[in-house]
Amino acid sequence: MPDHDSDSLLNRQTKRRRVDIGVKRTVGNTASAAAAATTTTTDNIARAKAAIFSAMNSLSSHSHHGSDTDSMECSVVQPHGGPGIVSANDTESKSNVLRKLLKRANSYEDTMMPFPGTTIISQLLKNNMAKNGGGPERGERGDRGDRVDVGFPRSGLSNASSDAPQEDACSNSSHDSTPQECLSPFGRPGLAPFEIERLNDEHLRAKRARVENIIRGMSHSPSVVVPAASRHERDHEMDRDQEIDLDCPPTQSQQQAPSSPRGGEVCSSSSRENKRKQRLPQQQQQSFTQLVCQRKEQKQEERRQLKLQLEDMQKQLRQLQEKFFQIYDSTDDSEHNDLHNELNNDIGNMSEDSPARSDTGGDDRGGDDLRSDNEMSDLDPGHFLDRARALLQEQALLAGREKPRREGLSRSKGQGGPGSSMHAEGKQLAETLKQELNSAMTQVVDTVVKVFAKPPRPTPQQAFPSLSIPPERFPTTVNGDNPNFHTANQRLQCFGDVIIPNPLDSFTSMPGMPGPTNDQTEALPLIVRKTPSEHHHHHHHQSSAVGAHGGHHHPILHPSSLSASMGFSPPSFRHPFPLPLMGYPFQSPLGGPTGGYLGRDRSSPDSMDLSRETTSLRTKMASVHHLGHHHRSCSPAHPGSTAELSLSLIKSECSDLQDMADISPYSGSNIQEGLSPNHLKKAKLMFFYSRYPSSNMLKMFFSDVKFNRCITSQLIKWFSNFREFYYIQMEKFARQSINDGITGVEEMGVSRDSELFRALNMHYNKANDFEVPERFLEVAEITLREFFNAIVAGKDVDPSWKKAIYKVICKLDSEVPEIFKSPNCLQELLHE
DNA sequence: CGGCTTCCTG
DNA sequence: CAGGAAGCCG
Repeated sequence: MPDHDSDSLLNRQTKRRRVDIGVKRTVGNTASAAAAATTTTTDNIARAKAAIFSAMNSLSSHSHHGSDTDSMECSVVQPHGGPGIVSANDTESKSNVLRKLLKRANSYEDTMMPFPGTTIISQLLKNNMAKNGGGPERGERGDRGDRVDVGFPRSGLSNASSDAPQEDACSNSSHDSTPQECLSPFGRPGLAPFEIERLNDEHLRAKRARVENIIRGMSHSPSVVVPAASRHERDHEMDRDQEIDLDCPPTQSQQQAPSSPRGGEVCSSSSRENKRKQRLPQQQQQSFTQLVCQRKEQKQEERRQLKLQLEDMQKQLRQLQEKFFQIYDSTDDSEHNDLHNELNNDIGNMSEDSPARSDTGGDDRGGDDLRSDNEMSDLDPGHFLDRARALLQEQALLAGREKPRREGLSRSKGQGGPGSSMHAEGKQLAETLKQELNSAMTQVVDTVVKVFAKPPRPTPQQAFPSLSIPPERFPTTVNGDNPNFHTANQRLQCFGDVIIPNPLDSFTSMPGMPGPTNDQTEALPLIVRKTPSEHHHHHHHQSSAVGAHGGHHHPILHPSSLSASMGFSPPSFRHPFPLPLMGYPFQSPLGGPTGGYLGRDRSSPDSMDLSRETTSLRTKMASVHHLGHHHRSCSPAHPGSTAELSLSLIKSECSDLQDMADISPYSGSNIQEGLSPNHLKKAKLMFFYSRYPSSNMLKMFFSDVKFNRCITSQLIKWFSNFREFYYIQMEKFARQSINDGITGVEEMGVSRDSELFRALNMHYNKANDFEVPERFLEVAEITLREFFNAIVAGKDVDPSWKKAIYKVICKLDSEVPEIFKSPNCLQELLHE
């Protein structure tokens, strides 16, 4: 197979690649241009400028999608950028640029908002995890937003900026000083000494002034109290401040600048600022000012709240800790100490890291979250601990061997002295404890869920915290060594954050519901209230949920609101609160949602298709993110700490969710919210009639599906994939025929026993239980001949040579039989 | 700009 | 098959 093939492929690909390269070039453009400028310019100032600029570019382009907007950004602040830098500068009008910047500022804020809290909680939960492992939660900022940690996302920054070891210099100096010295590219020791003096260039100074102003504002905030924190925030702060700076330069809203220890560097900032101000049109400047004002106030407020919350959490942690120890005080001391240390470590980590984290999230507005977090934590310890304690005691009593063992251990400690054996035993004990705690947890959650499902109107404040908190807190110190536990927690957060609030939001509009004070400002589309036909239930949750449907919708047990508001449909979603399943006994690695099926009864005959079905849901998750932050921002009663779910997390969470999910509550009703494997099958059969169905047509023929944008596009995508396969087969067989020496189109035919047809039939009609219409054979033959002719004519050298064929084929669609409009068409069709 | 398509990749 | 990028079109 020969040359045709590879040739055209090569052509296509190279062409394609060229495009790609062209696009990507914009990313590296500014940096490389700056680098080039570095080499070509002889002037020292220009060189310094270029160097710094390149560093800054690499910073900013690293901090988000390295798109061409970066270069534009630079062009705003640097209208007279170094030689060779961004030629597109002048073409873009300032107003446009500024608008983009503002827009970006918003989106940036949105994306940034979630993270800092996560790190706090994570630190709370992560037992003795590396303190500097804070990267994970923040790694999502990259292009990909993958669920997997990317380690230290900014690690490449210092490398990218051609200038040397600022990183080290920063980390060294950051111990004894405020973070600010590392925040500004200009403040970096590596650059400052020789650079600063020569920087008589206005815009550079203006830029620096802005950066430093921001820094001043931030360092003045109450939460920057822990010097050690600077280490954590430094690498993130650098680009972020860059971001803030670019997005909204500070003006009148300056804080009363505290006399900074490095005041010398900041001395003339006001004058620089004035100069910078002049660069901006007055109107934009004002809007900037306002923006900055609001933002700063917001930030201050958030910090205050965050700090308060932090303290509160610490208190509660200690409380919890004490209560915890009270239980075991009598039985074991070594363990006591171990756990005590662990807990203390956690608290220490928290207090050490959290302010930094909160600071790094300079843009996050976590007010609601924090408040709700406080609320929930207020309720948490009592309710939960009581139950936990009771359960634990009960267990201890029941499991008679446990206690002797513990005592034996504690005795051995006393006798054997502080040896290593004792340490091992202590660990063992810890393990036992962990297991106990976990089982207790499960029971507690089960109980609570059960209890919760009964009263028709549980107050959210009680319900959510008690449900969502315990798993977060309880195994806090106990599971530090379990890498999956963290993910489990995050999974929980998914529930707590996204899933729970949504129904609540939608529920606020319900009459008689003592809903949160927030108004629902945004329509919640796609929310369907249906009476789910319920079957295949093994969980009391399910039945209770259905029962709750009678009078009104239960806030958290309403599956449809979840799925609907999240943009994905729940044919396979069942439990809004599979919390008992989410402890670490149920381990489903974040990266591998495949392992996740519960060993539960999936008695539906279609259950084996679940995996495929779940994949069909994944597309819909694409729409999650905007909804996601919407709900974060407007649901007051949800656990605030969970607000920092990244989209990627949500995605992975929900694919996990799908794995955990069982049978749709809607599976018996007429309208589904998602596309099932049967729909896929049906679509494939429809392809025999129509290769290019319109979206309207699809809606007609899939009337049993509740259409939304995602469903539509998924269906369209299906047909697109069908076509792709179809045309690939056609081309393949056409080339094969040509290579087999066939010269006449007449020899090209498609019959039911031809290889081509078998391939197609295998793809669209795998079970071969559908009689392929004759028309399809004709169309296939026509297509094949088209390809044949085109290839023979050498048209395939044209990269778009297939388009002509597509044009022909798309006119060959025939009517899809009416029977396909029936939701049960498959049965009817296949039973013939 | 949004819908639709193709192309590429995983 | 899905996701995403790129392109076309109304």
